[in-house]
Amino acid sequence: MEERKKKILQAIIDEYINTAEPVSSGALVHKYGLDFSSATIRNEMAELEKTGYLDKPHTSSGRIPSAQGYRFYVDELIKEDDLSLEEIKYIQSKLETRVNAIEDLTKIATNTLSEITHYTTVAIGPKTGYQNIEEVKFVLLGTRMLMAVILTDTGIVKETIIKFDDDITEEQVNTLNFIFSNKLKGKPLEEIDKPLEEYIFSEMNYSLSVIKPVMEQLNKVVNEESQIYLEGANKAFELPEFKSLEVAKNFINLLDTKEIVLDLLNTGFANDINVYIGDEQQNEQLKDFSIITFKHRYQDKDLGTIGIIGPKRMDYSKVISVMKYISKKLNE
Amino acid sequence: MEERKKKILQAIIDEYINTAEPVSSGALVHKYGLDFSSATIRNEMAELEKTGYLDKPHTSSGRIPSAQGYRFYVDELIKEDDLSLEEIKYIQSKLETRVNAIEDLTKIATNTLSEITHYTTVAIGPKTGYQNIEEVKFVLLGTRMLMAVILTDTGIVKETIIKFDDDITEEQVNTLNFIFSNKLKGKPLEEIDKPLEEYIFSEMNYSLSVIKPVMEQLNKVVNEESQIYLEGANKAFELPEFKSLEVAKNFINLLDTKEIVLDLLNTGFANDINVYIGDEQQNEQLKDFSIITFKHRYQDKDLGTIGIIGPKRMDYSKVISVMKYISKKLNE
DNA sequence: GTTTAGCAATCAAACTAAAAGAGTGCTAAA
DNA sequence: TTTAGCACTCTTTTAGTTTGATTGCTAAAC
Repeated sequence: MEERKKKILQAIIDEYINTAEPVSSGALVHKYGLDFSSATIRNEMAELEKTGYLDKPHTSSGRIPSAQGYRFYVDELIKEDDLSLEEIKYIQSKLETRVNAIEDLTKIATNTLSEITHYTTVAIGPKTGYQNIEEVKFVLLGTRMLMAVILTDTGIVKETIIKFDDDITEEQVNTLNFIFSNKLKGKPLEEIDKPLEEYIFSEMNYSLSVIKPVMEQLNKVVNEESQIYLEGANKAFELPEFKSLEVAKNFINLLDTKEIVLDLLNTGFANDINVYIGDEQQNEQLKDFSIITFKHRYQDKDLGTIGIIGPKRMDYSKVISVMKYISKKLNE
Repeated sequence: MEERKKKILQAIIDEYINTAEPVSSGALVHKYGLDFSSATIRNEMAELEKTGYLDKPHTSSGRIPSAQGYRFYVDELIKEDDLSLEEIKYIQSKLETRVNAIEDLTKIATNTLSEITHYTTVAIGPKTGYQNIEEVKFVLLGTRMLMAVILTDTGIVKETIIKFDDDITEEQVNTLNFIFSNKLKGKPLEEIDKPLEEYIFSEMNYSLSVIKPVMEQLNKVVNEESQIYLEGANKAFELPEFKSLEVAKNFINLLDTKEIVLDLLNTGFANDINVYIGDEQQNEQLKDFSIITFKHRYQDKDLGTIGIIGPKRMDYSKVISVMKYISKKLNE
């Protein structure tokens, strides 16, 4: 694309992100000091529309970016936004909070991101199955209840309660601790499965009435979908696009249908910031929204994904800058 | 109030709950087979308005119930709604799911209530501090991390992670288990406080560098606000009152501002179903909504509160009937 | 004394028409 | 290749009208 077209496209998208109104050729001349007449810009705009980067709500209106336009903008035109001193200070103070559980850090990061960007933020923890087991412990609670505690190499602690029909002895708890420690230390969580159950039963010759409920419950933990953190759902309602009842409804439905959100957060590559633009997605429910996600990592270990959901007319450069900064800080 | 006025008031509220449209004198004659002319009903309506039970959006429109009208309806006029066989079967099948943790049951009940009534449902667990401690156990995870597990008499398990700057020995863990078991078994959780810390330190002469982080973390658990369960936020958007952007925004804000919801769920008497009608509440944010709550109990022990948030024009009799049924089933 | 038929008055909602205004596309000149 | 100029398009705004539902009141009927 010629330099001039790029300039015009960028100006249009910047302006549209700011005002939420279709952008006219005249406005570009006034506000962006482009050194061509509005007629020239009009010609370029017509071409940008023909090649798919712009749309027109109706014949005699200004232009708005198409999904393809946003994509080009995000991939090629965007310039980093410098965070203000206040923003940096705010983020630092929030992230410095001492936490004992990783999950609390995710929560804080999610909240901070929402506060700074004024968009709705969602997050999930790391995939359970891929984490490695550092330690497994069984604790007797009362006489017929066992708590299993699993510590993973990412520092996440999973626990679950197991109930039995008969009393459990200290003896049995010790055996369980012994078996599982030996068998599982260092292995990924997903290895807690059927074969393991059979192995334990055949090799160890250990009572099925004890091992069965244990395996059942542990399996549940391994396969359970991660908790979703949601922050600032109300923030979206300040945006002009949410004046449309249709859009507002779709948004709430989206947040309520956890599968879609989960799916999106689970996609995406490791270290990068991923931008999903509405119509690009196959999913009809996403067509009005854009989603930007990043993986929250520490020492190369996946600690979950944090994302922002907003209108396609999102302040991409601001959001991406803030995400980069938070991501960097989290890694430290 | 005279019998005839009651009949008319009830018919108006029933009709308004059904249609969401102001109710005219004529409609009452047609649909409710009242044996008076529309003129007579008009006279009665005028009086009901003067005494505060009805409102009029504008001079030449039909009537809508006022908060006072709804209150009278709920307290005096409402008739129980029989659940359909399908509904009963659905509720039973949902509540029969085997769960290991009480929290899961609350979750299921919340979901069921929302599915059956088509309203948005919220719930919280029981107040932590009032529960009695049945058992406290400390488990060593790695070398500098301890997990504290507290089992309460309501069957709820609280756990927290405690990190230390130095290594912890098995020896120390045993001492902790001994001290806390002896000191706390049978006591309410809120007794984990400053005096206890001092007692342990002075009497037991136990290292402060160990006891301090433990107490700090346990304290956090005792005082942490209960998790909020939310189901069917999107359901509200199907209702005609949510055509108004203002109302929709207030609703989302309400759900996002957890304090208000928490406050409401925490009020209310033990065994009963509590109905809060919009304007009756001091809180400006609640003026468009009604909230119906009940305490979820098992063998006289408080297991949390479940509530429904919807428009003032809620199907009170349906909601109350379903709640009564679910409440009864939960208690079993 | 209570009820009701009848009717003028009220007001939102729907419809119509006209005008204003913003912006484009195209043509022809620079 | 750029741009001034202008006709054309289409939304938005405004005003005015009509329609229709519903009430409140009066006076007659029960």
